[in-house]
Order: sequence, then C-alpha cells, then structure tokens
Amino acid sequence: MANKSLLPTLSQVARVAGVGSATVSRVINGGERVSPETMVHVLRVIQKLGYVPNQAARTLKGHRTKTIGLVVPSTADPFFSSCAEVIQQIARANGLLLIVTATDNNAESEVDSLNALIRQRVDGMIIVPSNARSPGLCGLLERTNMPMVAIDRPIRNSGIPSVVADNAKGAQTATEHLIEHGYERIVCLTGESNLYTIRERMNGYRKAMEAANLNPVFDLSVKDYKSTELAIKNLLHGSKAPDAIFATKNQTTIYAFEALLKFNVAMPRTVALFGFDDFELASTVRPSISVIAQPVEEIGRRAAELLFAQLEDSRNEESAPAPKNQIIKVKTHLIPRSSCGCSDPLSYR
Amino acid sequence: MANKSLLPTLSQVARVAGVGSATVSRVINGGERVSPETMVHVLRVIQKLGYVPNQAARTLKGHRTKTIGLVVPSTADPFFSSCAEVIQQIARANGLLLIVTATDNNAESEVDSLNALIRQRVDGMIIVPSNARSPGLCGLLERTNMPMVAIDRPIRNSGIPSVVADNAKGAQTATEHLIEHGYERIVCLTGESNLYTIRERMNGYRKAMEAANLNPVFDLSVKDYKSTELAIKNLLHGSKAPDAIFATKNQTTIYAFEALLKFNVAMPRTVALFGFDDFELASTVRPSISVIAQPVEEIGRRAAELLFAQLEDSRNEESAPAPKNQIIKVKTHLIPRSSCGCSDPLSYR
DNA sequence: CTGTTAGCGCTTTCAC
DNA sequence: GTGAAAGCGCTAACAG
Repeated sequence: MANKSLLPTLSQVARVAGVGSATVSRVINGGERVSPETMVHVLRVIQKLGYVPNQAARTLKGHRTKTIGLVVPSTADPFFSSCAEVIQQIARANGLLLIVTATDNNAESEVDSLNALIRQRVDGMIIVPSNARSPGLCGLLERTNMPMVAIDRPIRNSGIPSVVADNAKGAQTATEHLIEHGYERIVCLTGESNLYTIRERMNGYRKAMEAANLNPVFDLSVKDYKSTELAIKNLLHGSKAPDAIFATKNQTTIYAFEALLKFNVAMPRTVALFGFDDFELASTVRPSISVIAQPVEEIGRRAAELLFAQLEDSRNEESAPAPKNQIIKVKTHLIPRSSCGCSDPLSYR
Repeated sequence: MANKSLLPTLSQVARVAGVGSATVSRVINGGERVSPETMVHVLRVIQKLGYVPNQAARTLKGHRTKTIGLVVPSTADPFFSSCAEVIQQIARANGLLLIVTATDNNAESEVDSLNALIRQRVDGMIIVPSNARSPGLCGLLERTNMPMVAIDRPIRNSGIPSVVADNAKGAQTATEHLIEHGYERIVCLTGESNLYTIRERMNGYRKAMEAANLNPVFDLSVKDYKSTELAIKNLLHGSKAPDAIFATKNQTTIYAFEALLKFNVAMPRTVALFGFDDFELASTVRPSISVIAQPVEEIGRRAAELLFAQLEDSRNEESAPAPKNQIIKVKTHLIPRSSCGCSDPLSYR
C-alpha cells in the first residue's frame, strides 16, 4: 500500500482529476488563478478520495506550520487549564493549532517539551518558565529566534516579553484588607517559595505588614494537606496564635480551609482566611473564602496578542523587531467574601 | 537566510563535521554502526550548532510521527483535564507527543480538530466523540484506518474500541443508596440529556426507581446556574416536593448545591443530594456531598493501552487486527458523605 | 563503518 | 489558467 494510513496524496488527486499537481495545490490553498470549473471538479475529487493535505510536506517547504506551542507546569491545575482554554480558542480563531505540553515545574521535562515543540517547528510558543533563568530555556534562546512569550512568570534578561499578574500588588492589597479589618497577627502560609509568583506574593504581604508596623511571619512548610494541617496546628498552639492567615495559592488556601474546619476553628472569628487565586467553589463553601483573583482571560489574550505580533514581525522580513523587553503586569482584583470578615450578602450568585 | 528560524539542517551539520549526511542521520537515531569517535565528534557539532531534527522531514519519509491526538469537549473541565493529564504522562513515558484539541461538544469543531490531527499525521487518536454517531467522525472512519480509541462515550457500529465508566450501574447504585436511606420522592436533575453519559445515568436511575416501585421523575431543564435555581424552586414548591435530588453531573451537582444553600433548604434533612462525578471540594463543602466517582486514571490508562496495542498492530504489517469492537466498562464507586444522610466521620481527610 | 543517492508530498517559479 | 520540475530536510537502500 502506498502510505501508512491509505491517505491519498496530492498527486493522486491530480491524476484522478486529470490535472497537474500545481492546480490541486492552488485549489487547496484557496483557488487563486483557477477556473471555477476546474475548482469544482478538483474539490469533488478531493472529497471523494478523502484527501487531507500532509502538513509535514508543507512544513518542509519552509513555510510556517500554523502551529504554536504552550508549555505549562500542569494541565490539571485550574489556573493553567483555564489559560490553555483561552489560548486554544484564540489560536483556533486564527487558524492555528495549539500543542500543549506539561513540565511539572521540572527543568528537565521543560527542555524535553521545548525540544519536542522545536522538532515540530512550531511558529512560536507561550511558556510558563519553570524557573526565572531556566537553563534549558536560556540555552535554547541563544541559538534561536523563536517567537516566544512568557506568562505567569517572567524570564529574566531574555528579551522575551511576558504577561504576569501583579502578584506583589495583589498580595499587598489582600494584606492591607486584612489589616483594615483589624487583624494584627497575620501569617503568610506558603510552600514552593522558590517560584516567582510565590516570592512576589510574599513580598507584597511583607510590604503591607511592614507599612503597618506589623511583624511579617512566614510559614513555608506547606507541601500537601498533611503538612498544611501540621503547620496550622503548630501556629494555633504557638505562643502568638495568628488571627488571620494569608495563603499564597489556590491549593494552599483549600488545604488551610480544610484544616481550620477540621480543628473547628471559627472563621473569621477566631482566624480569618484570605487566599490568592479564585476557584470555583470559593463562594460556595461556608464561610465563603475571600481571595485575590487573577484575570486569566486577559493574561491568555494578551499573551496571544504579543505572540501574534512577533509572528507578524518575523514574517515581514525581520523588520522592526518590536519592543520586546516589556513585562506586562495585569491587575488582580480583590473579591471580598466571608472568610476575612466581610459579609457578602450580594456575592452569593 | 537559509531557513526561517536559523535552525541548522542535517546536511549543514554533516558539512561542518566533515562527514556524510547519512552518518549524521545514524547518530541522531541512536548511533548504530557509527564509530565511537565519529559519534562523539558529530554529537559535539550538533551541540555547537544547536541542531534539532526537523520532524516534518522525518514524517515525510513516511514514518510514524510519534504523535497522538486527544480530542475532548473542553480542556477546562476537571474530568477531561484529568484524563488529559494521565494520557499526557503515559504518552511522554512512551516517547510520544500528545496534541490536545477541544470540541465544545460541537460536531463542527470536532471535524476541524480531527482534520487538524490528520494533517499532522498523528499515529493515532483518543477521542471523546461529541455524538454517538458523530457524522464527521464516521465519514472519516470510512476512509482511514487511523488507530483510534473512544473514551467516556462509545461510537456505535464503528469497530472502535472504547473505555467508558459504567454510568448506568453507577447511577443505579446511587439511587438505590438513596432509597435505602428511605427517600421516596427522588428526582433526577439534569441537562444535556442527548449525551450518552447522561442518558445512561438517567437509565440507571430509572431502573433503580422502578425496581423499588417508585416513580421516576426527571427535570431536564438544567442549563446554567439560573435554570438550576429555577428548577429547584419549582420542585420545592410543587405538589410533591422531592426529598432527594440526584444530579447527573459535576456542574449540575454544584449548581443544585448552591441553589439549595441559597433557599436555606437543610441537607439532607429536608432534601438530600447525590451527585455523579467527584470533585475536589465535594468533601469540603458543608454538608459534604456524596457522589459516584469515576476512575479517571484507569480510563486514561486503559485507553492508552488500547491505542498502543493498535499502534503495534498497524506496525506489524496489518497482521492480526485485534479484537476491536470491545467496549470496556470500568467500575465507578460510591463515596458516601453527608449530603445523602450518611455521616462521614472518617471521610474528612 | 561511511558516503551517495533517490525520493517522501508539497509549493513554487517559470514557461506555455 | 495550467503544467513541468526543482527542491524543502531527512531516511534508507546500496555501494564502497
């Protein structure tokens, strides 16, 4: 048999239709300079044979692949899967195929993913770098001018534009909000303090605390539910038990919430809770959880825009390389619910 | 410049290394029949030039692309993104690239997705068919022998193996459980009753009700939160208000829960709630929500296994086409929590 | 062990 | 409007 899945080739179509292969090519590319009759006839043959162009052959001719890559830590994480969803939609609307790969925040799989995408000759990529100066990434950047945009976390000194939430500002706002409520012993609960986003949020928290002459207290021991429960138990039994907890990410907020529930700690009366990142049931649990929300849709959209701009540039014969060093910070916003002490008569749907 | 992203080609590597292109090819394919010195030398040049093989050229030579496709309704849905995560891991472990596309349960985008994947010449695909006899899909199946596996929903009369949860059995078990609790006016709340999974769950519910000589009552009006709230309001104010609600999917369960909370209906005292599909916070909300859980990991794994088996087959010169018509039903399991009337002292973490 | 060479399926001049 | 023909980067014989 001719080829592995019996898919007909362009020249087979040409032969059956009794035309030259160039004509078929013109037809599948929009039909410029093809007579209407030929067009119709060829289309019919294509239909009958079930012909689907071979992307590999097109790519080989040196043209763009109409494919972009998205590299995220995990596709199961709600934040990243929402980003992926948004980007997928934009890509499709622009006739691009999106290939998503996951890194688990692991520099090694990141390199693997990157290479897989380069082998595919994607036209560009959007990436959540595992590390601010990701070794594999930087090495790669030196030898290619692949259009690229970072999201969620910037890549330093790379000339790669990035779109991130204003994490520090968001965390600061959250902390200030807690302070306004009158809480004084606010602890910042977190894990993965090596990640850019987490560090920024810690900074924002610290800034607000210091500005209020309060003592910032960090507990960096969060890894999973168990460690969170332990951390909270220790905090509650410590000499200066906190009256509020600021959790730096989604999952941490949930773990903390569950632990507080388990220990029968009244929220917000005994301990208030404030989270970073909104999640579907934050408004449904009791008490509902106040959070800083990131504009996921906007992040995805702006990243896509930046990438498309680069794609344009590289098409226009390396003309103006466009201002690239920009790092766009998008605004977060505070969603007051019950866990911080705000009553929220309106927020419930 | 030679090619769009300045990526060197195999023959450039060969020239720089002072060897023939075949040698470079052998090196990047494992180095069979290449002297250690040549090997090392070529690898060094590859490294220096930052050479990455062009997948398109390889594909064009007619070999497998080492790429598989996954077509799901949405990548934001927790159930499907979990499946995607599992499959992604398995694919990577087997050196395959996974391309995920979304259909929004829309037959048209399904055809688009399918075509995009075929253009990429994926070696095979795993698909959640938008429709049991998806027109685009069936047409496509007639003219290709693309290795394929369906998950979540089977494709009828197609010879395509599928891996689905035993939805009917699960729903039946859930309903029986409610009946054992003594509930008698159990209504099945749902939307999208055209989907295979939903219909199966409705059937299971009906079967259990009829076996107990109870009257099955369906409310198919669920579309979004608003419609759910309305449905519940009507049910509560109806002549025979239900004493239990069986929700046929994740999102419906959540909406129902929120509406019941809003109306201050005591769960499970006044109305019990039981959902199909587990979700992260089902155990955290109060009352915690009892559900039927699907073995996501198993579904992903078995689908991958089935696909790999087909990939093997098609490599071994179309030998034994393997028994294909199978439809594997995996067991669901019941997670008793509070919303059905079970107290769950142990389940809370 | 290594180099030469003929395409894979397509796009794209360039004539007609 | 249309066809012939030259590659794109790579692999797989086939010689050496």
